[in-house]
Amino acid sequence: MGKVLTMPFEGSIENLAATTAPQDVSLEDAATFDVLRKMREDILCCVLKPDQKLRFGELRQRYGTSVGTLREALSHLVSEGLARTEAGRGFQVAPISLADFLDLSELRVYLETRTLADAIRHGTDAWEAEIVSSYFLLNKLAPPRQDDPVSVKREWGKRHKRFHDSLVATCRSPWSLHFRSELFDQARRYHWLTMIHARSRRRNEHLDLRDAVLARDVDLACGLIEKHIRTTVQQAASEVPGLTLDMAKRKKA
Amino acid sequence: MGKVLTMPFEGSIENLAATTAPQDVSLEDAATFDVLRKMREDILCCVLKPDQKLRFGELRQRYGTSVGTLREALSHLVSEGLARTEAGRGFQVAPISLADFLDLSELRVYLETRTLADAIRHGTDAWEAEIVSSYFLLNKLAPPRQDDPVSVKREWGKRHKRFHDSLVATCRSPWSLHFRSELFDQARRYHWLTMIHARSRRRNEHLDLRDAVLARDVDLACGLIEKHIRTTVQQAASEVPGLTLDMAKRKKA
DNA sequence: TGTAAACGGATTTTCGAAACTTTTGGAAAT
DNA sequence: ATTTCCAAAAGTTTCGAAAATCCGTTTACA
Repeated sequence: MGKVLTMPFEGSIENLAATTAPQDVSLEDAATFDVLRKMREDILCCVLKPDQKLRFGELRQRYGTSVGTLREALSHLVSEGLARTEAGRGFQVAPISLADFLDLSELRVYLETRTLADAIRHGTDAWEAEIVSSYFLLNKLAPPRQDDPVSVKREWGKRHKRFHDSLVATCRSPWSLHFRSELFDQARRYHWLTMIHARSRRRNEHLDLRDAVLARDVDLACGLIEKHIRTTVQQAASEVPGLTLDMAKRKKA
Repeated sequence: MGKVLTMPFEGSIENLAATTAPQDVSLEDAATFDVLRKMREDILCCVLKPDQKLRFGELRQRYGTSVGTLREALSHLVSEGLARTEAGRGFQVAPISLADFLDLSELRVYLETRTLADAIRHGTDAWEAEIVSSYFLLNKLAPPRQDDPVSVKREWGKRHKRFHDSLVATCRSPWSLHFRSELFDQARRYHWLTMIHARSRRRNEHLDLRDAVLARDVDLACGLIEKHIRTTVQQAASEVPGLTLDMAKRKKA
């Protein structure tokens, strides 16, 4: 199979910046997207719990908006995989399961390493600066524990995402970045549960990761992030009570 | 970066069937999804052309539906990457570019081979039967040429997708399948353009693919599909007039 | 002549009421 | 006691009108 496009993105044109891959809707400022963003955050943080029914009446009150706008936002969440719907019987929060977490984590390993490798190869000074800065902000906040207020947890989540985003920011494949981001969000739901139930405490993997990336050590950095992802899955599997049971529950239905 | 991911999904749990990954919205039967399906098809077939402005007035007439419903469908298309929007100034069909096609094709190679390999390893009799059947239907129709009526082109597109879907149907990773499907659709837009302008004619790659898959020859089948994808990109790059120029046009804006 | 403010038509965005569907609960029949 | 049916209630889906916004053009002013 002729090795036409062997190196990832090698055949691509220089300016890949503004291109076709799906829009990151979060950047919009209209009211619809406000609601969407809030709802997404609430699902990710399990304020809206897995399998929970999403009734228009309640949501309308909660987010102070109309049915139409809500519907649009919900529809969006469905295509992101954070909600489900069946015609005629409304929406609910997407379920979680260990099988799902394993599946998405496997893909994540590929996408995170792929994007990270490319980002490191094309990193700029500004990229390095943002990594330093976002790590600093992340490190300033201790990882939240079960009894921390929600606002603290939210803030930590935001900084955590910003740090990981900054690492891959200079990757030149918009599609890889897009899917990476979607899966990263998905993983946040499980990550959240893990933190809440966490018995064991993990050492600061982010620092190692930061240094490997800044040293432009592709292999080391990719290895670290791979381990980072896999460890989280294993921790969740062993420490989150609901996760393994879910499967049995689902079989009955 | 270490070849950790050698056996895909090896860590996963047996029953991955009904799980969490995003819903294939096309299966719904409500009116909203009808519109969505139709619009998606029209974008994929370039009836609605890249960069074209999507005004509510026209669309309402074309699809015979209300503003609200349209909005929901459009919103969906944005998150699939088939349309774009900027708050306050409506929607337009997503642009196309060679860079985008290259990018998405690279990811496709990975996702198609990953899903195909797993599907072959877990293929059943029913899976084989569906492959035989969908290939038969695809083969019955000659690949459309520029002057064929749209309905013929549509039908061929449908059978083409069904064939490729059937190949990977028994893959046990819902997330991989989901992203594969999204990228497959994206590629259809470019594929379409290629067929319209095609000077050269390609031999029947689908037959080889079918036989390799039915023979359960993972390496051969993956090699074939990889070549299938890469060849299409190269053909598009050399034979579709608009594609390379697009970049220049975009730079001015 | 060039720049800025103001206007008007076109378009998008938001909203809640009306139509429709599913679910619930209770009464009648098996 | 269980099933079947019906009607009321709860919830969802669709719609088009009203409000907000944008864009091109004209008008006012330096």
